[in-house]
Amino acid sequence: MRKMEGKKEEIKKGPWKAEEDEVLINHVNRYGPREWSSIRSKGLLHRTGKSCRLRWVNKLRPNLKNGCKFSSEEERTVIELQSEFGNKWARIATYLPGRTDNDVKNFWSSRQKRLARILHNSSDASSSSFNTKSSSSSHRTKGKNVKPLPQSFNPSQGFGVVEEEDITVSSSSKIFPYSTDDHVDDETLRLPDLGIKLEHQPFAFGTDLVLAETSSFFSESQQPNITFSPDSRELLARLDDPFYYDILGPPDSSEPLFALPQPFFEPSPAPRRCRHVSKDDDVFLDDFPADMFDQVDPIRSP
DNA sequence: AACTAGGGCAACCGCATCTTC
DNA sequence: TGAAGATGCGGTTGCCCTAGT
Repeated sequence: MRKMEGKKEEIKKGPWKAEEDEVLINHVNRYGPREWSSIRSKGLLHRTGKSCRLRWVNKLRPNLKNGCKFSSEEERTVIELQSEFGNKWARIATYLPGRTDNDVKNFWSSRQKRLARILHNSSDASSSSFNTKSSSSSHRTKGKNVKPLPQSFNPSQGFGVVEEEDITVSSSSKIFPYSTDDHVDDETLRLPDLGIKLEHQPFAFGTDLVLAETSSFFSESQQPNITFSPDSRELLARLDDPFYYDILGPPDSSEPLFALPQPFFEPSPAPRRCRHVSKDDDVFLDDFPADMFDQVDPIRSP
C-alpha cells in the first residue's frame, strides 16, 4: 500500500500481450518461477505478482496442453477425483499432466452448466405433462412451451416435496416429478422421465443406482428401453453388495462421508442429505452428481 | 444476414495459508 | 510471536466464438 501513496502505480489488467509474455518467460528463465512481485518492483511489467504467476501457471508453463480438449480418460479422472476430493482443483490437476487447476475448474464448470441446463429443460418439460396423461407429446419440448413446475405436489399423485431432514426421496422429488405412467419420450432426457422410485436413496446416488431402482419399479409393460454402458453394468453389479448403500452413512449423520470408501459419484464432502426443495432450481442441483447422465446410453428411437 | 444462446476460456477478485522479518 | 508481504486456491466474471434460428 505504501507504493500507492506516491505516484499512482499503474497496474495493467486484461489480456496479455506477446511482449509481456516474453518478459515474463525471461524472468522465469533467469530466476525461476518465484519472486513474482519483483517483476513489477523491477519495472519489468506493470502487472501484479499474482497476475504474473497466474499467467505463467496457466499459459506459459512448459508442457501445458493448451487448446487441447479433455480426453475421455481425463474427464473420467476429473470426475472420479472430484468425487473424492471435492472442488480441490489444484489437487485434482496434479493428477492430470499438462492441465492446470483453472483448466479443471473450467471443465467442471462447463459440465455443471450443461447439466443444469439439461435438468432445467427436463424439469420444465415434465411440468407440462403434470397430471396430464394425454400430454405425453409435450415431453418433446426442449425447454419451450412449458409451464413452471408446481411448487408442491401431492405424493399420492406421484409427486411430492422433499422436506428438510427428509431423507426419503420418493418418486416424487422435484428432480423426478413424473408420474409412473408418463410416457417415456425418446427425445427428452431419459432419467427424469422414468418415474424413478428413489426410496431411501439420497440424491448422491448416481445414475446407475437410480436406474437399478427403476428397473424393478416399472411393471413389465412399463419397462422403458434402457441400455447400459459397460461401466454402468459394472456399477449395477455392485448393487449386489449389501454394504454398498452404507457408504453414504446414516441419513441424519452430520459427519462428512468422504473419508469412507467412495464410489466415484460422491461430489461433495458435505453431508449428503436431501434439502428442502426450493423454488430456485440451482439449489437442488448442488446436491446432484454432475455425472449422473454420463453412463446412460441413449435410448434408441423406435 | 441478424440475432441469440451456449460453450470455452482467460483473467480478476477475495480469502486462506505460508513465509519472512 | 505477531505483522506484513508473498503465494496459492477457488469462485466468479466477462469476452469471444460458434451453432442454431
